[in-house]
Amino acid sequence: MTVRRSAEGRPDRALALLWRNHRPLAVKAKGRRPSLDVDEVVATGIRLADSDGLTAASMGGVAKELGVGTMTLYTYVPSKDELLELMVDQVLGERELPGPDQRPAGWRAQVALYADETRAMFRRHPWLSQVSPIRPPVGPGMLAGREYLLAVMSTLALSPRDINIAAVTVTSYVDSAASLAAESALIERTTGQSHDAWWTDRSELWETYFDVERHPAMTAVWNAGGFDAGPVDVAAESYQYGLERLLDGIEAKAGPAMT
Amino acid sequence: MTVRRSAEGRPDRALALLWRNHRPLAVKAKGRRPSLDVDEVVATGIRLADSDGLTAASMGGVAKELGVGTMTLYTYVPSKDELLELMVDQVLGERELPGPDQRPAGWRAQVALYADETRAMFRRHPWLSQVSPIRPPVGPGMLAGREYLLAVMSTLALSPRDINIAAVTVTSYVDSAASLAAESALIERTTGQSHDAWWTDRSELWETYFDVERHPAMTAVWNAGGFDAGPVDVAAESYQYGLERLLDGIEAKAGPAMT
DNA sequence: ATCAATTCTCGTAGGGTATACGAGAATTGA
DNA sequence: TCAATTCTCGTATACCCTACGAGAATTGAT
Repeated sequence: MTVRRSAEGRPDRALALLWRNHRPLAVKAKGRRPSLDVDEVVATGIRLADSDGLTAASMGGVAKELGVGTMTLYTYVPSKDELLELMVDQVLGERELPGPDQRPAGWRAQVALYADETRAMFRRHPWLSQVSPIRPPVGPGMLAGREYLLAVMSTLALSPRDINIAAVTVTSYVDSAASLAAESALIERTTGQSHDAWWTDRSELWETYFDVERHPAMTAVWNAGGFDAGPVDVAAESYQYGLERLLDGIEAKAGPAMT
Repeated sequence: MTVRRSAEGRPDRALALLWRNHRPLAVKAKGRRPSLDVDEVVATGIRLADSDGLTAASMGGVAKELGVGTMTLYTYVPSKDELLELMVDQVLGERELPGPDQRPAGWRAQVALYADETRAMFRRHPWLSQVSPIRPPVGPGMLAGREYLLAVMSTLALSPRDINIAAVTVTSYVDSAASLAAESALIERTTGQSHDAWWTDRSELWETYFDVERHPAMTAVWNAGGFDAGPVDVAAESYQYGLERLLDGIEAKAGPAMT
């Protein structure tokens, strides 16, 4: 399931935090000196979530890790939700998506690069799979991803609106698949149980409950060996297969790339 | 974000609960009479989650609704996680996926039926979008969905393994998209803020932070009207577009349907 | 040197979650 | 009548976020 981020009251404050490195901010001279800064808080949250799961990145957990009182964090971030947004945009920005001059040749290779970077990001930060992708942080990291994919789809012979539609479609597909893969790995890690072991634990299903007559198609595929282990696991193969089919379909509809 | 269901200790007990209506169970005569049954508990959890969100379906919330003490529920379900699994399989089974003799003609129409039923299910039960689809409940509702899609893909000229791969691919695509759409609607409902209003709240992004030079593709699409409101919203259009392209790709690779 | 203004620090308190434990109540068959 | 069985549920523990407000640190002005 996904963590819900509630509506933050002050979008301008949220934007200022997300874009905090955009312009060098004026130095403030008055008052007690801060012992931390926002980057430190965000980095600590990410580190804890990476190693011990999203629940470890609680306000209390981050504060303890930094050696300060819990409430001290509220000087730097307005709320837990906001901290999570900052963590997400930070890791979104870690993807190395090259500018116009350094991209690989061919739009499919460019899509593949986006997919690889995104999947690597989810692998490094599996807790991302527990954060809702709806209303994402509107920060530099998110915008860089959209810029890249819009640029890629712009090389196809599509109308401006269809460029946007295609970009959203590919992003959704890749991000969803990467999220599911990361979540799967995360569950294997936290439960210490592989997917195969999980299924084996449920073998009683077939012996006791499964009704062959109610499930003729499944039975036929089973008898024909369709569920046997393949060279790679089904999820990975399904992801590749689906992405290739999706790009085939887009290309067929659009005509060849322009560059 | 997604709710994590932890590893349940006793898969056999979990299976027995999921398949509780498979065979009429033997009557037990001894001991105090139960005041509830599992179906009542599950139905109450679903009703509360539908109307007040997944957090309302807490053990305390369900117990209060049923007029019993919180701990009484543990007589009927072993844990909160298990209750959630039962709720999920229950609503998965609500989809009306017709048997071999009552299916529409043509595999694409059959896929569309699955997609429509699944989207309607998510619309009725938006909290489903907050439950992880990894390691789903292995119950009658989940199996009925897989049976249906395997039957559909079996009509294409695919190898047994590719039937499975294609079925998994289509399921993942449709379920993910339906989940995102439901989550989006849920957020609009709980925050009372439309997506347009959410973006308007962040218009400062464009005025203050957005750098045209760093985002040439986005700027070009913007100037060409690619982000202007269309007849339907982008998410819905992207979903339809992507599904059609995916089915195009599958069909092109497989050859025509056999029936 | 003093003091007001400003800013950061963080303890306490309150309201939420799941569930282990164990005592007590209800029911049946012997 | 009583032992065995099963259901009921209050209490206690251990987490979570954050509103509030008192106190500490630092600066610039006087």
